[in-house]
Amino acid sequence: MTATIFDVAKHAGVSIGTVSRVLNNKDRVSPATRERVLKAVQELDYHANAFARGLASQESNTLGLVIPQVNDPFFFQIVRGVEDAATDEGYSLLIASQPRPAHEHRYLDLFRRGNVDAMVLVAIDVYIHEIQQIAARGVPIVLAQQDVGKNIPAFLSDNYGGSHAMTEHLLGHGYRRLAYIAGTNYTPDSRERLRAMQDVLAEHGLSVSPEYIMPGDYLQDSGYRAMMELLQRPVLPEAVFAANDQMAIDAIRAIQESGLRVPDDIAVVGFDDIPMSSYVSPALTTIQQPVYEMGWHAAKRAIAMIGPEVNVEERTLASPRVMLLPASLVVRKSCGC
Amino acid sequence: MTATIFDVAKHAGVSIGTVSRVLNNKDRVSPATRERVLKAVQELDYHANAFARGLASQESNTLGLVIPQVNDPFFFQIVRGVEDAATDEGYSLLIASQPRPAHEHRYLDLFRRGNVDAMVLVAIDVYIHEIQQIAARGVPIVLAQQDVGKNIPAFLSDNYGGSHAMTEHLLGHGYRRLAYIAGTNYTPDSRERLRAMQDVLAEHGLSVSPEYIMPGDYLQDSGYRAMMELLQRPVLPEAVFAANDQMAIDAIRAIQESGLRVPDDIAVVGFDDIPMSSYVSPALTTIQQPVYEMGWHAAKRAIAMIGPEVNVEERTLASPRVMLLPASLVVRKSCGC
DNA sequence: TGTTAGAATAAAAACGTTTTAACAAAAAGT
DNA sequence: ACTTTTTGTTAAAACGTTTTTATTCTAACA
Repeated sequence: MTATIFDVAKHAGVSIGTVSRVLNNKDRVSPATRERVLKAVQELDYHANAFARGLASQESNTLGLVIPQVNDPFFFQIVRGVEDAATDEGYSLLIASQPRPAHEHRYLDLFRRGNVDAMVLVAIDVYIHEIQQIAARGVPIVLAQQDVGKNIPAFLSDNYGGSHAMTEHLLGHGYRRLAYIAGTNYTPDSRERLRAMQDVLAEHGLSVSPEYIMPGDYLQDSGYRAMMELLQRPVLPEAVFAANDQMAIDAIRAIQESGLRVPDDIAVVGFDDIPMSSYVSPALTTIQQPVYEMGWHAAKRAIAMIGPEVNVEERTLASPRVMLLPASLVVRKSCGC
Repeated sequence: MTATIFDVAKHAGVSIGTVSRVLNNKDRVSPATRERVLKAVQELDYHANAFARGLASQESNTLGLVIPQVNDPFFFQIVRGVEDAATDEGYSLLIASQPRPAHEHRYLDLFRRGNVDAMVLVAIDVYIHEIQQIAARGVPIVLAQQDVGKNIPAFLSDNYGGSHAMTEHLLGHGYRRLAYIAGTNYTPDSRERLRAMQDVLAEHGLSVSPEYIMPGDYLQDSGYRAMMELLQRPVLPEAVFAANDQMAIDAIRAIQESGLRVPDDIAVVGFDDIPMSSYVSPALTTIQQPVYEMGWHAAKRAIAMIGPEVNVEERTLASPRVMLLPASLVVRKSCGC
């Protein structure tokens, strides 16, 4: 079978402890033996068993990642960021998707078994209690795209700031009657975006009419439906701000099917900057979120938290608990520019 | 610290062997003791340590996945398929991205350490030798979107069949002068697609003119450049078949910028059916590949191969080594329909 | 020359499971 | 009543590392 550390030891005429020390260059070893061991390792094509190592050293060099089980390129970008950061730090990545019925969070067991040194949870709405329970086991946890407070670090994109910039931009175009198509159940993200919009309008002595605030669910169809309803209003809005690009793109379709033009008759803007947004016609003005960076930073932070048992308070004193990553305005055609 | 099996045993007044047997319901245990053990497990919130278990049982219940380090929604779909299948079988997923300089395949070490029971390699062009070496260690390997022969199962999409159908469709429109924009270095995928195209034409007593076969690299820009060059030809092609959608979409842009119309002047079709394809104008006629399914099947197959040491020949007798998943024609507007 | 300090290595003790072999008690067969 | 089987359980042996403690050997010191 596969060569073990014993085989290497015998082959090199040395004890297993020495082999281990050579491989982890932990302690002093004479150049001569080091070379003998290394040669044996090579000859036997030895690779230390991950389980034995994990068991003995109490560390896995593995980062756990939980992402929602949805088909969204958005999350793929986060995964890439996390993956790159993990690789960069010499960590492997163990992935679990949060199953659809979020209540059944048995999947967290995977991480309770101590086979990850830290974990990153993306947009997770599992009971806070469970998360804390795991954190209490000494497994550092970092959240991305979600914040549950309780001393757990969170990386978020600056929804408020992004929406603020976008609203300013729309006002700059001279639009005054702004409409908003919201995301699922007014999620925190969607709510923040709306709040910023309202704040900016208020700063200018304006406000968004309640009948211009439409419910949506982030999915294709809801943008279309919401827009169609908006088109029934006695006075049409001058610009529509959708909580994400998918809905914005569908809103454009609705407007165009109704014989109106974007942005000439109604301007439309979105949020997320998905790849498609630069291809639709007119190209969509939107907000780019630092998705990849979010994954990267979250992973780096999680890994940084591994190590000497520090109590939670001390930990969070070192660096801010919540990090808002800048969301930037991407100006294209659909806003009237 | 965290409760161990010893704590549970003591708490339930029983030996650790019994606890283990209860938890894995491996052997007969009296209902009374079973209940006592289960109660203790619950009270101590015990979760068996993954490393100890892995070390003792010699199995990880983990599936390894290697994907190219490229930013392609295409691969995300495969990951999802693999993930779902793994979860379905009670397996975890350990992911590694193949680093950009493919030659540096140190990342495979991860899997040499015996911490995965099987692995799925997606579109991997690492030396066959390395792969086989791992396979020889008894770790089942399945390839997706790539085939290296050598008794290693491979799941591919039916490039030939898809391209065949597409070419037939184009001929059905009455087009006779067909052009082809190839993928990177004429990859097997791209080559198969071209081969099918040529075969179909041959069946009809036609052929594709060499000056209509353009090099490309699957990326945005190359579609544009290739098309621009095609537009220089003394006689323009009637239809252009691009090896993927990204290039097709860019080819359309090139044509439109040159003042010609798609499909009226030149028809354009692609391959892959990326989300964007239904949104461009005109909507792109293309071939849909069963990407998710490929991941799913590859993972299922890999997991099925785990277990009693069977020699490779026997294994492959059971089911075909190469599986071509059907690629289907998605008819939209850009072909002239 | 004997003692001591330091370096290099070996031996042994974890790490927390699963699994195997051994054993006792109860049930069944003769 | 005495073996044989079945059932439930325990004790102990892996599993393959890392890490701690001991031990040997050299070199330096008094």
